[in-house]
Amino acid sequence: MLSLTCAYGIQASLYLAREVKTSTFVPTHRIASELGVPYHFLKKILQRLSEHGITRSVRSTKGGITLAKSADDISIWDIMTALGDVSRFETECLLKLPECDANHPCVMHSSWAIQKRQFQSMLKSHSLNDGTETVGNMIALAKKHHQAETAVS
Amino acid sequence: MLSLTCAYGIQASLYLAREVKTSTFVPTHRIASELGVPYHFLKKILQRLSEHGITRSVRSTKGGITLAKSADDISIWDIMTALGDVSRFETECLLKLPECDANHPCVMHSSWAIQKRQFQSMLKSHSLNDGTETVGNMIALAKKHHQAETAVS
DNA sequence: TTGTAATGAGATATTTTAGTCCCATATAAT
DNA sequence: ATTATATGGGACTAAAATATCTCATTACAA
Repeated sequence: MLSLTCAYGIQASLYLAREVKTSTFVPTHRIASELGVPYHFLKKILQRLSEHGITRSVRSTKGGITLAKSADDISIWDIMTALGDVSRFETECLLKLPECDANHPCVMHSSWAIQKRQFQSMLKSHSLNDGTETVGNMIALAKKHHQAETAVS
Repeated sequence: MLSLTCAYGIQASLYLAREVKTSTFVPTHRIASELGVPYHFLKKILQRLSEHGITRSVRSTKGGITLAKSADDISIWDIMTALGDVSRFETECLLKLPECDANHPCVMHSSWAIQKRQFQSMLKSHSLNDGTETVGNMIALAKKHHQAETAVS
């Protein structure tokens, strides 16, 4: 549904939303290990989020990354947009027909248009401050999961 | 949203639904050229659909492929299932958290659960016989599009 | 000022998905 | 029988997404 890149970006942003109060910089390696996400990969993703004004970073001994604005002002959709993962939910035809539009609709066009609208508004309505109580959940389960994985290998 | 494989599979099935009345076999190369879809790739996809009882094929001079049952009895969802492209709309967590479920929900869990249900029922409710009038649209536009493309190259 | 721990950035590797090629096999027509 | 035209299926290639590696740069701290 979402690219892994995008899913990781959202996970990390939610982590930050809970962790940083005001301008507390969290090092990426900590986020990566807490969430069980590949460090180098996450670093690039957060870099892109910084370029788009979602996060802000400083490089130093006590450096790291933080949210560039209030968690209330960042939606899931914003992050997807920053990571270029939204055209699927805007313009794109479900059947990938290149010239499908309202004037020349494919079989699925109108149903799909409705679904896209709903999905979009759902993603726009969730800010990084929503359900912060479940973020603990996320971290705990992620940790548990990749501990189980590393135990196997 | 859907894999290309799946989108091609649905396109071809819709084409068949319009083309075959009863046991008329259509050669794959015709479907491919009408829809502007890579022939060899489509052949494999239709092969998989035949294995899953969606289509039926015969190899001969006048051979080709046809629907294995009435177009009314084949839904978009059926094709997605045959091509293994449904887990996204069933179990999978939007944020790709491996252990997310109703008991340990992530931030998006409940909203996403609702969306998934709606997606599913939408996809299940469309049979290959729906909106056959738009299938002509699809073919005309596909043709127009890949003619434009080949003109460029 | 020197060392350390972080990000920035570009190159490279791996995996998955998409797309192609080749040859065997089946069936209808001549 | 032989030929023509289709699918079946395995091997191969290409492109995109995912993941890793290396080194430079920044800023704090001893």
